Amino acid sequence: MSRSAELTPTVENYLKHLFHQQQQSPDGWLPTGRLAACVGVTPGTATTMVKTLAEAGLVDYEPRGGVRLTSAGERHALGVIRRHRLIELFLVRELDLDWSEVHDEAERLEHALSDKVLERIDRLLGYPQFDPHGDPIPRAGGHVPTTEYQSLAECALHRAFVVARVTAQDAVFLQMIQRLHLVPGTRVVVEARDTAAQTVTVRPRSRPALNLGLPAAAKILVTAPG
Amino acid sequence: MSRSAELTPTVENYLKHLFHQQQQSPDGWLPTGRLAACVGVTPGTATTMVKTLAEAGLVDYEPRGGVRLTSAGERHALGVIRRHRLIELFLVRELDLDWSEVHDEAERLEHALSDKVLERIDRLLGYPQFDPHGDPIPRAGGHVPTTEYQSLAECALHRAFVVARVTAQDAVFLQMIQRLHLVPGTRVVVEARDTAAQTVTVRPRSRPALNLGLPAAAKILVTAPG
DNA sequence: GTAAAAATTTTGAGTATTCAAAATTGTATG
DNA sequence: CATACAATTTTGAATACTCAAAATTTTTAC
Ligand SMILES: [Mn+2]
Ligand SMILES: [Mn+2]
Ligand SMILES: [Mn+2]
Ligand SMILES: [Mn+2]
Repeated sequence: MSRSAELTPTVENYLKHLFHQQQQSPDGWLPTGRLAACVGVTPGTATTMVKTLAEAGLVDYEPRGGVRLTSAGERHALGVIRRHRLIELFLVRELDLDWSEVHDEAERLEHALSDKVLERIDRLLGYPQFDPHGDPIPRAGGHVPTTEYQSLAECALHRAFVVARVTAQDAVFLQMIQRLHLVPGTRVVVEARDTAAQTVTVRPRSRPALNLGLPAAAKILVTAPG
Repeated sequence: MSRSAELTPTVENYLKHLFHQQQQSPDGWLPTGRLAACVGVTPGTATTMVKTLAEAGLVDYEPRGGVRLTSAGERHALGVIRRHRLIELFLVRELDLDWSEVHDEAERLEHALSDKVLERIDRLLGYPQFDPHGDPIPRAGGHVPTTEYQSLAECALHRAFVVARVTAQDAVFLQMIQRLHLVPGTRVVVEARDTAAQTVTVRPRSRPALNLGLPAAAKILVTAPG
């Protein structure tokens, strides 16, 4: 996880998005069009960049087939994600920013921190495993702690769970989660699920029950309490 | 000191160097060649950039005459310097980095912090007036606290002073200052000054006297104690 | 007061990144 | 299978930044 190569912020962002998207598609190959969409550039731009990344040995590229991170690319991607998530936690814990607003800050800072500063932040925070959204923080060596989750869209009814992770970065959505008292750490019970109406009725510990749409519920991941 | 305009890091660096250099030359006009030298680009590059800055209303430019910051340019420059110095102090005080190494970190981070994060850091540090090197931190409004200094190259002999500021960013020089116990805050007496040999004999409070060359002594600024 | 030296600007070109629009390829449909 | 459609790639051009080297202007020195 050294930062010897010195990739540009642009390249780091491509790698990071590539990594996140690969987690989805199970064969690992990502169409360039999808990469373009999530990086926010036109398809042609992504194709060009992918060829550059392939030259640098960061991705494998099959024209008209898709892209996939090489192990070098994955290593760099994990480094960026590690910086991003440590920064987010730092901003929330030490500078008292709201968890809904740290993502965009981290998006810029993740390209500007040295390994040394990151190590100090890691130490200051006590070598944390999860960021404010419950996302796992990759270790310096590249290892990512994995946890088994279920989402509120699929977990058992009438059983106690704890919100462990909210897979969203949109500030408005996160603020809603906060308003609804569904932030990570909260104990919840799903009281009902209406597949036809696509709604879930959730009751946060010692709070009135509330209704969520299925897509929103799917973004709230829970684990068994304890 | 809003960051509405969103200047590029490159432009911010030019403005900052311009500001620092202008402090020297009293007429305020800086030759493009000098700007080039301290930004670290070729003369032609500086000329090109200066024309761009002039278009943006950040500098006045007289071909073959020199450059000078406009008030808009100065406002931006002070913003960058403020960020730089607050970051340096933050890195030393909160993350425990050595004062000799924070300059280069700050050089990158100064372009990545939002106003909001900066405000939090400012608050956390208790709205400090000086950075770890004794350099004044411009206020958000643009005001820069000024102090009268003398340097060890010119101050009175056999009189007690306090080191207030070390005008250098070079890590090796700063480490030497530290080894010699001449960091800001130290009480010192100049015991002798030999203009022919260009040396100054300084005695830090309760330490043996030591010899400095005149150029080094000139970088160590002192004030009356109290 | 001209010739050499120094500083500055201009020119031509390269890298990194991007877009719009045209060309290509692969796929699905009838 | 031929055609239509979608995805992808290519092409041509733009912006931001940079350098090397040529051209120009100013300064200095004799
Ligand atoms: Mn994030
Ligand atoms: Mn980013
Ligand atoms: Mn500094
Ligand atoms: Mn800088």
